[in-house]
Amino acid sequence: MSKPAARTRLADAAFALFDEFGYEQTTVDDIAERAGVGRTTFFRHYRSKEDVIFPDHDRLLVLIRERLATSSHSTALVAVSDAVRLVLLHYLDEGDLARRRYALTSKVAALRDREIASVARYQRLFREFIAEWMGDPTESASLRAELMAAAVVAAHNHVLRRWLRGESSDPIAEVDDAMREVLALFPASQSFGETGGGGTTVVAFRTEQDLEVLLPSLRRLIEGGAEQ
Amino acid sequence: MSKPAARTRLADAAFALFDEFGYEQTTVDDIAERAGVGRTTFFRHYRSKEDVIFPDHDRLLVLIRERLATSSHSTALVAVSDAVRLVLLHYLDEGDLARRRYALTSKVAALRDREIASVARYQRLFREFIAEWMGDPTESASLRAELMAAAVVAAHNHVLRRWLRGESSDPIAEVDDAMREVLALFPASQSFGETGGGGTTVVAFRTEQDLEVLLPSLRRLIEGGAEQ
DNA sequence: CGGAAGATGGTACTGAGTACCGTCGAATCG
DNA sequence: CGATTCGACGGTACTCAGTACCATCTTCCG
Repeated sequence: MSKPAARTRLADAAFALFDEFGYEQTTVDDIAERAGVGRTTFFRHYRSKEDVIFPDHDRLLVLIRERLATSSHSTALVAVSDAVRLVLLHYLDEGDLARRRYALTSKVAALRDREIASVARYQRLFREFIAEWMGDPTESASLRAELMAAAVVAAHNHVLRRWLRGESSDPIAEVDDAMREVLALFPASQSFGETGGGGTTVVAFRTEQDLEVLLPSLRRLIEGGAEQ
Repeated sequence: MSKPAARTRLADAAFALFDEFGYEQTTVDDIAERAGVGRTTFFRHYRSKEDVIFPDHDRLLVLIRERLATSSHSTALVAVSDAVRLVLLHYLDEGDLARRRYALTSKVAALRDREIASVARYQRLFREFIAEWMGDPTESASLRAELMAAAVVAAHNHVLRRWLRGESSDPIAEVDDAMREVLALFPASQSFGETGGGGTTVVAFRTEQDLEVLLPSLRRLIEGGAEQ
């Protein structure tokens, strides 16, 4: 048991030192020394100093790509909403580790940037998936794909950050709510590659808003339902 | 005229070398040498090698903050949509320089990450502005603020990238369209901090969608208009 | 036993970024 | 006009992340 995988010891040492002295004050040499290995070994296990903290973004990215590839959902947005859950679940699995990472990324700008860059890769994946799924090369469809991907990621981040801050006791339920909210943002027709021959519906409601203000969104709803 | 501001010469030298040899192959020494200054002078003008390429994100951020602070728009979302135009206009002003930067960020992951991190700062600013503007500390309002900020930024990025790729001849018109699209996404009532005592309105329309699919967004509209 | 593969540790190097110091020139003041 | 001061500059030396290379040691298998 003296060698429970050098990789693990390195991660433990890193987090301990980061907590105690801060990220920038800790050198890779320090980490390797505390882990009882050479400096070379550190870089053999982690590509960079930042990598100790974000070890499996790459793996997650692949996981999501597979999930999307094999997904059979009615709309692209639903498929993506489902896939993003993987990310949240991964963080939840990490438990306390994720929170320690959050404490670090909150303090160190370089780490925050790194995290943001990772999330952007998810978002890009989603955008491409949605765009491809819609199979509509028009500029307007491309914009919608971009908006959808951004919304899904934003909703996920919102829930995740709440949980990381200890403000949420049931993040799973919250992410479901949030995803419903996102789904509601985009009239379903926009998520369909082709409109299924659905039944017509008439809806009426009251609002205190001026008609003027509501008009654009209503037009969207109607146009989205009738055409495209 | 031998010294047209060392800063400018450094930027010119940097871009020239990046174009010719690539970003990673070019060292700060190379840049300083071609600019005819010492290495120290480089770091006096630019905090880092990356900074030569992104010189005024900080300035832009301040500009936007001021614009938001003095903005007098009917809704937070409109104010933010307006502010984000500043960013687009800034890029347009840069003209060819912005395109050269885009060519670099497309090739070099580190630069792309840096750009993304900058954009995330805008987004954060927007999110905080919207949240504060709404003055509603509930979780649901916070999520909406997050979604709105993400949508505005996504729309901006979409138009900007199109222009950078030379796919757009009139990015101003496009960004206006895109922002209208974003506005339409969010029922206006959600953008109001308090409901002005407007007149009630009844609206009816037809759609091919199932009632089921539309229900969440309709409920949002109604609840948003009547309460909140 | 012998050899091959893999993990490890050490050394040396490149390059970014920082700290410090001495110098030069221009503006300013007596 | 001369002295001073202030700011920009250049150079040196340092830290540290990341890379390359090599020597060693273990383990496993024939």
